[in-house]
Amino acid sequence: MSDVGLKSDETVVEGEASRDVTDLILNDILAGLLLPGTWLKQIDLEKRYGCTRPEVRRALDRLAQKRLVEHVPNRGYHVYEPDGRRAAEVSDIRIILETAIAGEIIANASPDSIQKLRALAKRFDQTILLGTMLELYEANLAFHRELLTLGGNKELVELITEIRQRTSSAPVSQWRTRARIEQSGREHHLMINAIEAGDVEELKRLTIRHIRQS
Amino acid sequence: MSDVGLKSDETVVEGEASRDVTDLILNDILAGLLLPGTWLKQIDLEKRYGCTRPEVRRALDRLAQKRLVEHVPNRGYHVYEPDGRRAAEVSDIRIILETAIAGEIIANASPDSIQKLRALAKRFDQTILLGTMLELYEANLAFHRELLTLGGNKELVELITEIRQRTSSAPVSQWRTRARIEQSGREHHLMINAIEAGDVEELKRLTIRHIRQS
DNA sequence: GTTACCAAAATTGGCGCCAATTTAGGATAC
DNA sequence: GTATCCTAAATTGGCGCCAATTTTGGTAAC
Repeated sequence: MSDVGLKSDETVVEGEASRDVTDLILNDILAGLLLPGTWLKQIDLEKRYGCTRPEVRRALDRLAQKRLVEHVPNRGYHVYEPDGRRAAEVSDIRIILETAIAGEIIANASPDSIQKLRALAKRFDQTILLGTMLELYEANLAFHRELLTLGGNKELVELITEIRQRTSSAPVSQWRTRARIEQSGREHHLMINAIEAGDVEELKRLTIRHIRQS
Repeated sequence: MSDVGLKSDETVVEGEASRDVTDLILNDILAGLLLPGTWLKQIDLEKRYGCTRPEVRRALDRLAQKRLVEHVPNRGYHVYEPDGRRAAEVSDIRIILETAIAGEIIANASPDSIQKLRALAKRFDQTILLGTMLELYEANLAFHRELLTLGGNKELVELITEIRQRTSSAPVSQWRTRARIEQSGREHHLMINAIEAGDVEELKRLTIRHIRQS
């Protein structure tokens, strides 16, 4: 009967009404507001986001396609439980792809783009102090997207952005401690240094360590 | 006014009614029945597949998410035009991933799995003679999925299966001539030989050639 | 006291209708 | 004869209702 973390009489989020409900729910999952396992009752989402039933259902269907929520027919939608094996596999895929384009990244890195990367890395550092978990996640994503874009393969940028989302509860489980978050911030700068120095092998080493977080 | 290749009074496809409409439309796109650029009118799909309006709309929304059809608000859905750059980028991604796991494939290849691969390769060869374009596409996919599965990363298998679909009209544009199809069939056997011989570098070379088709 | 069964409440999901937008065709003015 | 505006047909897309299924709570039988 009782759902976890969702109350029917909760304050309606009246943010930009034009934005799609799918993104709103996605953000709440990524922000850790909707914890893994949470039963996403349609009537509650309807009230929470101030939208209609069909909108909710379309959003849930899309999230199920993206494998962010699990759908059991006639029994509703639940936020996916974190899966250790899947997360590890996604990490392996990221390592393969991101080390493979390390050479292209360095070859295409202009002084202009390096400056852009530094700005994004700094924004990440500042968000550690001032921002929310979701903002941190987005600042991190922005840095990595800019980095991948230098590889010159747009499809690859979108692909990695997509599979990153798939390991839901990412921001929650990814950075356990503040020390680990700050380490991530430092690694961003080290990666930029490697790019500036034109050291492909060093960039690959740093990339592996950054993704594995070990 | 007039849509391309779809007629309202066309015969209703009364295949397994239980299967999802999404797959039916997907198959028709992959089979080349719905050519790139085709305007997918909801009322026509409704009649063609003998289903309701909401079912059609859900299917179109899913295909739009998968980027197989293009959606312009208030102006309907169209089958994506083939994009040379995107297709090339997807090929590059496949090459990176499939060469990266060549070592694991060989390490995990048991006599049993090699036999399975041979059977699938033969099924592809036979489908060249007897089957439709869609069956050929599926036989090819089955072989490559089995190959990738040996890599041990299930997420990677699903990922590649997914991005393969994204370059729509794949079967149509992929194998232009019968000679090229037969060449693909031969390459499958060469790849199995390389696996059996434990020659990682040869498998990588063959993989690149097979994906690039040059 | 425990178990099985039944009824009622709640939730999911399918379906059709109607409004909003776009497109095509025709009439009129220049 | 051509361009522009207006009207009508067609298509998309939003919304609410109702049926089907599941779950819960209570009751009765053992």
